[in-house]
Order: sequence, then C-alpha cells, then structure tokens
Amino acid sequence: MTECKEQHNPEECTKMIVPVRDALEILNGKWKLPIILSLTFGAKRFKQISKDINGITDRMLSKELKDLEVNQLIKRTVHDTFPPTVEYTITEHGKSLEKMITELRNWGLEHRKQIMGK
Amino acid sequence: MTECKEQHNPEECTKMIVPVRDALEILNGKWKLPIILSLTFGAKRFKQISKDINGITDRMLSKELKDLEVNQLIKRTVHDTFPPTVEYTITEHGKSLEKMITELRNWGLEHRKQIMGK
DNA sequence: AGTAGTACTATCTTAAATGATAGTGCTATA
DNA sequence: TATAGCACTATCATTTAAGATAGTACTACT
Repeated sequence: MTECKEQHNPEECTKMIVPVRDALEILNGKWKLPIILSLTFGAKRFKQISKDINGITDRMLSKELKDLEVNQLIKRTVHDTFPPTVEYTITEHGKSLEKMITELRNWGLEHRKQIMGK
Repeated sequence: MTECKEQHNPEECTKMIVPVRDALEILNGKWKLPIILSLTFGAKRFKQISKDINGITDRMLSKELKDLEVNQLIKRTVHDTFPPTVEYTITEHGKSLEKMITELRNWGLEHRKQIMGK
C-alpha cells in the first residue's frame, strides 16, 4: 500500500480518504448509529426503538428508519396480525457495522475519561 | 454485561447508546474524520491538508481544525521561522481513533461493493 | 366513557452546517 | 512587474438537519 507520509503524496492520501467519506455520507446525523446499535440487540418495534434512544422524535425516527432501509442496513417487516405490527431488524450488511460501532463506543468512553480525568 | 435483547430492557440499552452519542457529538460533520485521517499520515500544513481533502473550503478547514484542537485530537504548532509556518499533528488521543477509522474505511469499501455489486 | 398505546404522517419553525466569494500582509518565484 | 503561495478571517447566502406540535384510525384497558 502506498503512503502519504510527511513528504506528502496528496493523490494517494485523497484515495485513502474517499471511502471514509462514503461511509460518513450514509451514516451521517445524530441518530443513525444509535438506531443501528439499538437493533443489534434484537428485533424491535417503532416505540421500543424510540424508548431506547433518549430525545429522538417520531419524525426523526421515521425518517432515519427509511434512510437505513434504503441503504439495506435494516429491514422492515409488517406482520399481518390485526392490528398489523411492524418490526425492524438489522440486516447482515447492517451487522457488518457492529465492530466499528463498538470501537466508536469504546472511544466515546475513553474520551470522557481523557477530558474529565485530567 | 447486561443485555437489551428481544424482550427489551430499554434502560440498559440506553446506557449502551450514550457513549456512541458522545463520540458522534465530537466527530460530527463531513470533515473531522477525513482531517484526522489525513494527519495520521504525518504532520501537515494547512494547504497540504486542504489538498488531501477534495472539496473542503478554507473556512471549513479552519473551523474544524479549531474544534479538533479544543478536543485535544490534534495539535497546532507555530514555528518561528520567518514567515512563520504552522504545522498540525495528531495527538496520542487522536491516534486512538485510528482503529475505528480503519473499520469505517473498510466498511465504506464493502458498502460500495454491496450496493453496486448486486 | 376516558385514557393510553401503536405506527406513523404533515406542517411549520428554528438552528446549525456548509458553501461562495473576497480580502489580508507577507514572501518567493517567473 | 506580475503572479502565486501561505494561513488564515470576514461576510453573506443557501442548504440541511432537527425540533415542536398536532393529528389519524384503530384497539385495549380501566
């Protein structure tokens, strides 16, 4: 793998950055990662997710769920009970975010220590 | 570690989510992670960073660098040459993001395959 | 009969992020 | 002499994200 060290190779460095920008574009905003994390603990219904995530409004949750579905990170299933119930599950592709979210979570914990602790 | 599985324990689940929200608050926006990634390849000057990151404006770069400095993720050093040159380096604390960014980057690559490939 | 829950949508407003453009005072280079 | 680079800042305009509030049609519970 080529580098973009000290004496800088901007083009190489740009290439390294592009996929993180791609990822950020899909995961942007305050709520998407929290929602995904909530679903990694099992299938949930709309209200259950909203209870997990403090402060999210129905409007935001509804919108973000749609976005995540379009990007194949979660799946929406309507059960034909009466009244119908709707269940959200994480997809295999969504699960592939788990490791990264764990890292982020641990970093969040460490960061608090770093800032407070010193 | 307690769980918030199927039959849901919202309080526990909320607790899991909080630190990822903390992290997101510090790393939010389009540019912070790209900037940090750029600096993991070595100390850089303002213009060099801006060349690495396609599309960022001076205004945004300037602002984001300040934010990152406040959060102790990068360090700004002025060398007293004439004219003075300014150098940005990643801090130890900033380096602790490296693993997580790598995960994100790989995920970005995989996601592209997932969406395009199928 | 009244309240609460379910899974949303609609409308409106505010706040925050980002972008466009230009300018500064200096130096080095063509 | 003109141009470009450096490390920014200032001003303004636009876009996007997010929040507030209310409403729907239905059921279950008290």
